[in-house]
Amino acid sequence: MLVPVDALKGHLDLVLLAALAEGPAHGYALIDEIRDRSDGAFDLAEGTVYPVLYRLESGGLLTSSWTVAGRRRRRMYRLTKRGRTELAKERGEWKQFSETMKAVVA
Amino acid sequence: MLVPVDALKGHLDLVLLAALAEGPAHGYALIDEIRDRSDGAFDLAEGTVYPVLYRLESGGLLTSSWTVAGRRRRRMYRLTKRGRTELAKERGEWKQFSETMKAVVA
DNA sequence: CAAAGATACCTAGAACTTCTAGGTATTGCA
DNA sequence: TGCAATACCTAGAAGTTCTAGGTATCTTTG
Repeated sequence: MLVPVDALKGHLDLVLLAALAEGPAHGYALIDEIRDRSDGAFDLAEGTVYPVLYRLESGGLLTSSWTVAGRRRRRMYRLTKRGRTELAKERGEWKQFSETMKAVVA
Repeated sequence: MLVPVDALKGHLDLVLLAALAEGPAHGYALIDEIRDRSDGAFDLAEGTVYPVLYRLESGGLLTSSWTVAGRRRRRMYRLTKRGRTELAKERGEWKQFSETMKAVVA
């Protein structure tokens, strides 16, 4: 939220898919999860995350459903089979990409 | 040219600065250099590279001058002092970023 | 108990980068 | 001679992320 993460451009899908790999979660919790995993470095704005989740869902990589706790509504997202496949693919691509960057930039 | 490199989004400046680190070069040669260093993976379109070079120059990170070989004109780019500083900074940021990605995505 | 802050969702439009798809001109090679 | 490679350039499209708002509920604190 406070610190935008421009470097993530193009890799945000991967980050969100990875954050969902261990089980369903709702948007706000994903932001926390990613902030924790990155030790505070990836501090995503809600306005960044929600549209990406919709895009991933409309692409068939996620499904969502509303859950209610008291009067509090949450939209839970979970990976589809295709989403899991895509995650594996993007992890591989990231690995490739970061190794290439090392070679190019070093 | 043939294979766009979307993953580079946000890191192209670094790649170009790094390609210029070992000495001046012109745009077309930079594209070759980057393709070689990346073993063919980063195959940039000219229409991608030239505007970035202008942006870097207008930001004071590069200077350029025309050279002529026969009737062939080439615009040679070289890093400025500020460009070199920026390169060091961006290399550090990349390292940080890629380590964070490893933690988040793994 | 009132106010503030955290939780949780959402959206429209701006900003920015990169890509697409052209264009020109010179040089070398078949 | 014609084609590919070299070498530059540009306008506009496309796409992602950010900014800057908005609503509502729940919890903590003064």
